[in-house]
Amino acid sequence: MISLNFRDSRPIYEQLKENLRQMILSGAIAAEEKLPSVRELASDLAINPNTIMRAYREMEAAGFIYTIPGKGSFAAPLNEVHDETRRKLMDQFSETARVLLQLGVSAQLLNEMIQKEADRIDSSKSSDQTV
Amino acid sequence: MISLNFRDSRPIYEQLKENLRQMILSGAIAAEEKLPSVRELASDLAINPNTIMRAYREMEAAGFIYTIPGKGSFAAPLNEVHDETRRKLMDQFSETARVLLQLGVSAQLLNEMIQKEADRIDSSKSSDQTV
Amino acid sequence: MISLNFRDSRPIYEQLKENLRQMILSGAIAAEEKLPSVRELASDLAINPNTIMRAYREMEAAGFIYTIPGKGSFAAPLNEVHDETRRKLMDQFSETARVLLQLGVSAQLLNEMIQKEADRIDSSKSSDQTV
Amino acid sequence: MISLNFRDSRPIYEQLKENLRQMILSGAIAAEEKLPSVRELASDLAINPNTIMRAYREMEAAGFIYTIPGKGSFAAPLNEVHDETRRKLMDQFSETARVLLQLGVSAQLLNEMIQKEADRIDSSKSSDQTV
DNA sequence: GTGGTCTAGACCACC
DNA sequence: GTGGTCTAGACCACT
Repeated sequence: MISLNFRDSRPIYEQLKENLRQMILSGAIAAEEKLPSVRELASDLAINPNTIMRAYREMEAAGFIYTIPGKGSFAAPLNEVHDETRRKLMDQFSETARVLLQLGVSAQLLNEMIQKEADRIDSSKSSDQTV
Repeated sequence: MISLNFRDSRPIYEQLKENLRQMILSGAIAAEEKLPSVRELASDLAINPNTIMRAYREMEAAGFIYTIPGKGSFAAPLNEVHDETRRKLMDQFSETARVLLQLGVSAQLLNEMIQKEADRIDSSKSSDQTV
Repeated sequence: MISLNFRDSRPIYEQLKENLRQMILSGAIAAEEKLPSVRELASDLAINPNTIMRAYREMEAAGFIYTIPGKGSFAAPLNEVHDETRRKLMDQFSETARVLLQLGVSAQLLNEMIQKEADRIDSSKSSDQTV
Repeated sequence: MISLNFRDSRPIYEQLKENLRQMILSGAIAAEEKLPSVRELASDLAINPNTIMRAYREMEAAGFIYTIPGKGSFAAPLNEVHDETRRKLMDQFSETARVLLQLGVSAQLLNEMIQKEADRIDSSKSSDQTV
């Protein structure tokens, strides 16, 4: 499920963080569920364990996962994601919205895009419940 | 009008791009208006001309400015900003919105943030017209 | 009364030590009172007896408890807590206070925080007496 | 000026952080002053550059220093130290104070210790000014 | 010359 | 078996 692009300019540990973050946010990895061990993931992705460790450590600093030495790393409940992480995302959202508005994109279109994303999330959640 | 933070971790050319982009988007630099020459700006900001060159080159690639050899660089009309630039911004907007929604932020709050940004832009434009 | 957080990054034996230490300091376990046996506690908390043993051993080294082979472990009177334990706490207190002062926190605020803690202890003790 | 104890159980990068933090807080490294480069310090202390990098990166996350790629790392003004860093120190202060009070140390003695630290800081500052 | 990233591989603490 | 730390050494981006 994890896709890395070695030709991407972004560091591997950043790509890895984004992959894991999305899996946790979407519910692909449930709260309290164990993530692959550092060694296991390093072996699967053919990547150095140190790179995995760095991704995990920074995910933990952001509040997305928690790590118990000797046991493994686990997905944190979404309400435990740190406030600073939220604040950064809000700032980025405002900034991007402002630029798009200045480029002539209507506020209405942006609202519709948000609604579209909200609907996608709802439908994926309800399908999860059905299962 | 250009503010660079030499203590910022972001490269100077990135900060320069953001400054120029914002000046063009806000109308501080009007469409078709000539930008400072590379040498001039390098002298004003006490920066290596190579750094200015790189910023201008990437701004041109994004469609924010166009360069006429021997005459200088000029701000492009906003409707000429490349579709790829727009697409990237839209993608980033959707992505950030989705993550915030997944974190439990309401679509309504996001809409309000957009409206707030739209109002700020309107008020700054009307004050520009007064001038 | 003992609360362990298996999601905490701190080792279980450290959490156990803090629980016991706090119970002794607060009077929840009176001086000379017998602590649960290693086996008993291991069974109650569903934890490896080795983990309990380590916590007890380190608590004894600090002077918070004493162990009589064949009879069990007992809470030591607070005045028998080892001087080295006290010294370490005092050093840590001074160190933290100094850093906060250097960061601009006023000595007055620190004094108020101490008074607040002292009040909390007094009130909990008087409620204990009522019982 | 930096003292590391390789026999200490604490990781080298933690000891290094404490050393640097104290040097910045005490003014031994002034605000905006450049810290030794990663390679330079690694060579001086006979330590792997990665270990230095980790200490620097975490110091930056706490707000004590800022790093400009290609230029070096610099001490941040004390008022830019992150609020979370401050909050953690306050929590640790309260916790330590509470335990000492429970051990029978008087609030008055703790206040005197704080005053003593405050005086030491004042005197070192005024001696700096004299110089 | 600076920091940033990544690899390969070692040893330790904890469970 | 797990994460945590550290070393040695390479290559890259930026100034």
